[in-house]
This record gives sequence, C-alpha cells and structure tokens, in this order.
Amino acid sequence: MENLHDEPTKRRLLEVAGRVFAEKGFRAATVREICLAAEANVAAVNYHFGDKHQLYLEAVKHAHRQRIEQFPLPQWPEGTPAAVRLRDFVRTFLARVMHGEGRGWEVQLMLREVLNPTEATAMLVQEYVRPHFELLNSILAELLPESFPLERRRLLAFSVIGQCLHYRVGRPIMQLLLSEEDFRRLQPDLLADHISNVILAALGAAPPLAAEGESP
Amino acid sequence: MENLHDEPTKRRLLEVAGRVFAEKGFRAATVREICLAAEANVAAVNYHFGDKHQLYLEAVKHAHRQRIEQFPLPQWPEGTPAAVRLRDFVRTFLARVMHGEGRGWEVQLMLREVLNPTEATAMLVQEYVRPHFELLNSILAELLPESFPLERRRLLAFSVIGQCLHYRVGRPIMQLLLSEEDFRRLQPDLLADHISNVILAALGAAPPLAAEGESP
DNA sequence: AATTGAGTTAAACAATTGATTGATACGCGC
DNA sequence: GCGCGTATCAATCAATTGTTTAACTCAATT
Repeated sequence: MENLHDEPTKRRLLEVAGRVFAEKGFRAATVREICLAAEANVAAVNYHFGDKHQLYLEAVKHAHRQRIEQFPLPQWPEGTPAAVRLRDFVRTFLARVMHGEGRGWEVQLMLREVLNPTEATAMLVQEYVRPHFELLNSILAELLPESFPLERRRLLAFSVIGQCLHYRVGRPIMQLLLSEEDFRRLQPDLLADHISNVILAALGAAPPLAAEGESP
Repeated sequence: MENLHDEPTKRRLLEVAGRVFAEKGFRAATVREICLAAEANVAAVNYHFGDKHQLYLEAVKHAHRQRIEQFPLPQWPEGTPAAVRLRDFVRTFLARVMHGEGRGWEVQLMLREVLNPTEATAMLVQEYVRPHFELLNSILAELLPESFPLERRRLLAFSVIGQCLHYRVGRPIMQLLLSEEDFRRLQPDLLADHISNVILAALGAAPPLAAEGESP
C-alpha cells in the first residue's frame, strides 16, 4: 500500500532527521516533528536510537557518508599535471559543497557541526577532512619549489578551502547582496575555474588575472 | 518611555543575551539562563524587550555595532596606493573576525545569523556587509584594468572575504587538524599578509608566491 | 495452535520553557 | 502626604518537550 513504509522505519528516521536537524539545529528540532515527517510514532526514536542525541549522531554520520559517495574524486591517470588535479579537486569540492539547493542539507548539517562542535566533529575531521586536506597539500607541493615552507603551504591550502566553502557559508548573504540574476550566475563550474585561476596565478603557474589582451 | 537611569539592567541583559545567544543559539538559550547571568529577574526580559525574540534582534544589532566601533577602518590619506589599502582592509577585517577567543562572541552571533537567516540578516547585510563589500570592490577596481568585467571582479572580492572568514568559520576544524603549536601560529597579522599576497600575486601586482630567491 | 519477540501505537509523565500576573518598592512633581 | 509612572520581584500559567509505559499487531518459530 504505502510506499513510504516499504523502507524500514529506522532508515526513514535517519533521512528525515538529517534534513530537520540541518534545517533547525539540534535543539530546535523536535522528535515529534521528525516522527511526523517520517510517518512514524513518537516513540520510534527512543525505540530505535535510544534517545534524541544518539539519533543526531547517527544522522550526521549517515549524511556525511552519503555525500562522499555522491561526489567522488576523479581517478587520475599516472602523470596527470598538478595544475589539472588542483582544478579537479576544487571542482569536486565545490560540487559537494554547493550542489542541490534543497538537497544540500548534508552540508548544512556538517556546517552546524563546525559552528557548534559536538562529539561528531572529531570523527568528521578524522574521517573526512584530514584525508582531503592532505591530498590538497600534496597537490600544492608539486606546484611549489621544494624549499617552500610547509607552514605557508598549509596557508595556501586554507586559501583554497576558504574560497570554496564561502560559496556555501556565505550563500544567504550573497543572495541578499546581489541581484537575483547575478546570484544565479554563481554556478559551481564557473566558480571552480575562478578559484583555480586565482591560486594558479598566485603561484605563478598561470598568467596573472589582470593581464588582458595577452595571447600566444 | 524609558528613563536614562533604568539603563543598567537593560544594558546588562543585552550584553549577556548576546553572549548566550552566540554560544547556544536562539532556541537553546533560555531567558532564565540569561536573566540569571545578568542578575535580573525572569520577568525583566519581557518587561524591557517584550519577548525573547525581540531581545534577540536587539542583541544582534548591539553586537554588530559594538564590533565595528571596536575595529574601525584606518583613515587613508589621499593618494594611498590601492595595494596598501587592500592590505589594510584585509587586516582590519581579519581582526574584526578573529580577535578574542572568548570575546569574539559578536562574530559568532552574526555567523549564526548567516547560517540561519532571520529578520536581522537583511539589516546586517544592508548596514554592514554591503558598504564593506563595495569598498573592497572599489579597491580591487584600481588594481585591475578598466576592461576587467564587473562580474569577475566580484568573484575576486568573494575570494578575499572567503579566505578571511574561513579562519573564523573553520577555526574549530583547524584546531582539530593542526598541532597545538601550528594552530597557535595562525595570528591575524600573519594571515592578513598571506591573504594580501595571494590576491596581489594573482592580480600580477606582486611577484608570484612560488618565486623564491628573487629580489631587486 | 501456541509462543515468542520485534515493531508499532496511543496515552501519559515529569521537566522545562516563555510569558503573565499582582504586589511591592522607589523616585518624582505637586 | 498624595498620585503617578517605572522597575523589580516571587508566584504561577499554559504550552511544549523528551521520554516512558503498557497494550496491541503480526509474522516467524516451535
């Protein structure tokens, strides 16, 4: 009969809880609201997850894993230039962060975790952030001389991440700041090119942005 | 309506409310907790501000105004080079955003507003974000050729803001990512120089970062 | 057929919350 | 003193919240 109930209640709760927690935060979200949206009984949360907080942790894990699978990094053939891999990295990261106006709740859930760290934050860093951060650093290392200090290379990595994340964190601000037309133009691919160009130009691996009419 | 002598409690309430709202968010913060910390009666909030939500709006305004006064932009003498003004802008913005581990609650309050826009957000953009965004754009315009498209110039402005904000938004992540020693090294002045250098190098107004032993 | 046990349900619980009330004290001009 | 408005207080209200409980369903197992 009801298609929704073909999926086990526990899974439905996880999905719905992720969305609601992302939208309203842990405290503001009520188990009643979640259970209503998941078409489950109010007691379902406590039965399947113990309590509200445990449901939250599971929802964060669930969302995070789902997002990685959704936008995997490309497999680079041996010898792919570092500049290309940087572009791909930025493109993938931006896609993960920006894709889906309504379906991007996974990212918002993680952003909440960042702004208000809980137990889940450390897991998120260890499992998700650190590997990507080190990959980005290894790419940058190939674009920089051996003598370039590790400390400054890390700052460059932060410059990449910071620019990317800003299009998610600052999105509501941009929407109020720009005309509807200009705001709509901020598409992931365009922004990925821009960010890559800024970094590559800053490194000297591409011509400066200010240079205009120069072509080979 | 309100006498000048009944300021103390109302002012105390504003200060404390800002801190608590920043720390726990609107919903999780309780008027009881705020009043207790402000050494005021539970009814004080409703008496002075009408209700909890109104107190929140006033607290946001208060925090935002206080932060601008605390770190004003320098007065540039006529003819100050655009590169210098860009550096100053980044430095000031970073200081506003990063300064004070425990006293930076004003920024956290605004970040919450960004992640979860309410009525106060539009006011914040109109009164605070837009003027600074246009100032930054005018500085960048001087560093770019006339023909440089406005759209791409705005992206550059976002690159500046994004890098700066990341050291506030991503701070908890960085603390988990870096060693305690490396994390402590992330001081505003150092970061301001880095960000300015990245942007100026990308524009061609400064030598590329990868260039090492080059000096005039 | 009887039993078991996981899953679901409605009802209720205790605690917390924002908001209201009525009383009281204080300061002021008259 | 008297009247009047402001501010604070303890007590309380009505609503919401997370959680618990006990009864019920139903398919698989014995």
